[in-house]
Amino acid sequence: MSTVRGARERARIEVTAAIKDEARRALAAEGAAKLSLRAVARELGMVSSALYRYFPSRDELLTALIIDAYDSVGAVAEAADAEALAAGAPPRARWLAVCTAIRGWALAHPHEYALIYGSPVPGYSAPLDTVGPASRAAETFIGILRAAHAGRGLALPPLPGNLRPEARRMAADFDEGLPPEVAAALVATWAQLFGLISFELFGQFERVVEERDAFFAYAADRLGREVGLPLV
Amino acid sequence: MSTVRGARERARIEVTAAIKDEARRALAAEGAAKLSLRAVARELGMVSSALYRYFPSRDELLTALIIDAYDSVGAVAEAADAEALAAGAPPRARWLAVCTAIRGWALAHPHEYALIYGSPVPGYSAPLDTVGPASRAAETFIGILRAAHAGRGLALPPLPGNLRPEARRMAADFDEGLPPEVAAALVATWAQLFGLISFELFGQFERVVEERDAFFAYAADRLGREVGLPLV
DNA sequence: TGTACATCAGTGAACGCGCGTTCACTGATGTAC
DNA sequence: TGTACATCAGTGAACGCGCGTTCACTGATGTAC
Repeated sequence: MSTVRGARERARIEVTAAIKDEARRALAAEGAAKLSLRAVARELGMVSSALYRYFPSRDELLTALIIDAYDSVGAVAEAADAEALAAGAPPRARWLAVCTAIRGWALAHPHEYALIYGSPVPGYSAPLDTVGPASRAAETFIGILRAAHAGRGLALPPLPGNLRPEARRMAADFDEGLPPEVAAALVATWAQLFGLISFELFGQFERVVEERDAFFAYAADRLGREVGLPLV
Repeated sequence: MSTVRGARERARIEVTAAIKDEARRALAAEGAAKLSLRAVARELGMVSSALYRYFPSRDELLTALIIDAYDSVGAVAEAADAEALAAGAPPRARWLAVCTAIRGWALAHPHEYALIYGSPVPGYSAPLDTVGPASRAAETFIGILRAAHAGRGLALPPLPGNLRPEARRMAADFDEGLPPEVAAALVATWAQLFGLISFELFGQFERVVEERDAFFAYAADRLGREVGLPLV
């Protein structure tokens, strides 16, 4: 009964997907601030008011796109790590593979990237539903560091005293298994990784960095060292 | 003649400044995508068409704001470094002072920050006039590194082979005086610094980092090490 | 199985809104002789 | 110094545009008896 769906239910699922696909296309063309329900409807050959059967407002559509984007980059990160792991890669190589995969996703979906990691969309405030999906990609890094820590360990210098309680809290939020130094280093490194990607994507590397791939590999490898991962 | 200006010229300068100030206020309230000439004019008690005597289009006004923002953060960085230098601070402390100053500026002017370091404004493409001011803050870091290099030197591991020509080019672009390893490390670190600031400003640290000041100090200090600056 | 009713997707018109930009104009300020 | 003319800031109306959202409606699909 719940598997064999009626025509209506199947149609609803399909149309919902079509709306999100078209919205993603519009996003890619114009950016989130200019994403308009009317344009999406027009492109789908619907009347704008019909969209309200699927999304109660423009903001809800944006939220759906945001959640999908987080899930999309998270899935890419997980797949890259799974592949590296299957190939027997050591933690540092898994780290690099995931960084590269995330950058690849960002270059392939620049506006979706901007939607989740760029400046907030004016007038829109993300609801709590986005918190879970947002951490999915980060979980991949946590897994890599946990494996490395369980193996030969991660050597990091001690934290400044005033950061120790905060770092312990972070480590606890990451489901235990990581020492506080690693947790703090991961959060910092995580932010820094997106600094590299954002600068490339948002044009700050124009006339500064030419060999983007080589430069990113160099920088991401340095980040792996920063987080305590030993060289192979 | 060029110093003693006529009433008309002085008025023009004042009104231009008032328009930019009001535009900055609107920016702070709504973000760049929603910045509207009409709203600015309304707030100034002018009619919208009057703004065209001062800026030929909305984009030109945006460009002026972008250049001012780059100059503003550049001036803040320079002032922080000058102060640290006057107090006899070693390079690593100057580095930290400038990082902290840039973050402080960003927290105080979040929408101006987003305008220059966030996702590009849809439909707007920055003209070349913005390139010069954009590098002003970075020049401060170059100065610090040059001083450190001239002093006891900067120890950095060698670059991967495929990045050496690129790094040499970067070093040349920075007016010489810095070895290629340092140039490459600075560019990476520069991007990473803005990753930290953007994540804090754009809400990615919500529910993750609580002690923002301490965390930033920790991360910025790590960046100083990354770029080869010795501890005091 | 057939029929009466409920559910729901999609329509089309309308609401009130704000936007960037153009244009002919008025009237004050500056300039040349 | 006084006058005729040029320059320029600011006005007000208008252009054409697109937006999000509401609402009463039609007609097709699903459901209960």
